[in-house]
Amino acid sequence: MQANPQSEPQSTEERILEAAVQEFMTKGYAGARTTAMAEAAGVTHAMLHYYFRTKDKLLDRIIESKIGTLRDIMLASLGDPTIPLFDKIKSTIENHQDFIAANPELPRFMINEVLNRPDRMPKVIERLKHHTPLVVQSLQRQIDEYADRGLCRRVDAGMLMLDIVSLNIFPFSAKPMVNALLGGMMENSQAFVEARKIENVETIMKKLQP
Amino acid sequence: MQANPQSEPQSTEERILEAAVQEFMTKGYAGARTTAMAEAAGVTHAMLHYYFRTKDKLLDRIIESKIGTLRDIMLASLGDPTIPLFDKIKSTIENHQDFIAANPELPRFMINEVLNRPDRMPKVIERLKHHTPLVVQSLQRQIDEYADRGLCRRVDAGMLMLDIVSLNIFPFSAKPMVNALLGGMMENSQAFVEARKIENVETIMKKLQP
DNA sequence: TTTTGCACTAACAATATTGTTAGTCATTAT
DNA sequence: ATAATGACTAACAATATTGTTAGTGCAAAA
Repeated sequence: MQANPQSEPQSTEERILEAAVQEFMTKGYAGARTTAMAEAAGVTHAMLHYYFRTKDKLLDRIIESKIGTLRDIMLASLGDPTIPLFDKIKSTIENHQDFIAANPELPRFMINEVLNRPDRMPKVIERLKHHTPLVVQSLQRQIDEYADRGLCRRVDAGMLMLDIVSLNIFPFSAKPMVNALLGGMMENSQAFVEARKIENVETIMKKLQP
Repeated sequence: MQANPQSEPQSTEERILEAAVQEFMTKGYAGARTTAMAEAAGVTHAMLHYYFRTKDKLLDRIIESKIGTLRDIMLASLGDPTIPLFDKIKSTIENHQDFIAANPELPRFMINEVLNRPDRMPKVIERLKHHTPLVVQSLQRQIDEYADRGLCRRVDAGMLMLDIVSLNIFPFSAKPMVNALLGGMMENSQAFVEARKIENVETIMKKLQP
């Protein structure tokens, strides 16, 4: 959808990969079927094993390709103390929201996998695990500075980050349910994303108001 | 954990049910193994089929038993226009948070199942689907009244509900990940729940401030 | 021309998983 | 005492699912 806008002529490997992303993200690891991936890609399921050896390694490849972007977008600017606090928060929310709208199933998938297969995720999580505390500390220092000058409330940086990701991620992770309950609120994806950006920025800014 | 605080002597059926809840909630439907349930309950897996016939019917039983509580706590007071707005929101957040802390895996499980097996969920969702719009409408009227009197901002009731459930549910659904990233923030569950209640009430109240 | 390597297929193997069934055992009703 | 009932077991059946392997065809290198 975002990788190859052209019509058809992808390599077999790419087509399998694309089908696998779809299958893994929507069904979860346990529910995903390698045969279904192969069928969707229009190849025999032996080809999947030929290129990726196992279901596990295939997933590794996919995770590897997604995780870098996620981290960059989540933490990139938040940890930079030279950017003004409010600008930083606003742009982080907006970028994060765009990324999630483009990869709506990724967070839910990751959350499930970390829970269901804690053994295999560490490699991926470890990378985030080291970086995050530094970002939180840096953000906390900046908040405290602003608070000292009476420019914002002295909120907990960890809680603030949790607020941001909760508000951004949940509606997309729970989309089918939210949509069913709130009368097709998310039907128009594009419009919803933009509305949510404004809403969430406002929610967080209000929270920071002294 | 909450059902039978006594030591051991439950019926076989109850032990299977309890093991099944655990297995379904943590692994998801596709990842859940009936043999694992039986083993955890200390019976042969034939017993599971003896009592519940199929994996599907077993899940039906479980969902049925959980869904009522979920709905009550989600919507109970929010739709009642006689309760003052701010009191209502505060108590809804607190009750909701308590329920989620007691059933931390339920929302994630429901969300996944609605996505993965849209065919089987309708019966359950339908019940919520009818009730929710009424609650949202009622809440919106009350917000508008308050706004007319300058007591709060004229926010969208649907968005507000989405904010509340996002802030309440997400941290628990993503617990292993959040905990890993935010340095064991959720290690002390009890304390975290209480801290989150305060935090979320404040976030929402600030959002409503004129 | 031969050989080498690569993408690929068809068939099979191994195992996991759900579900069934015939029959055992103990308790209770007749 | 006997029959009937319900909980239960062991073994099996059916199928789904992942993974393997031997071999085919083709294109490029030697």
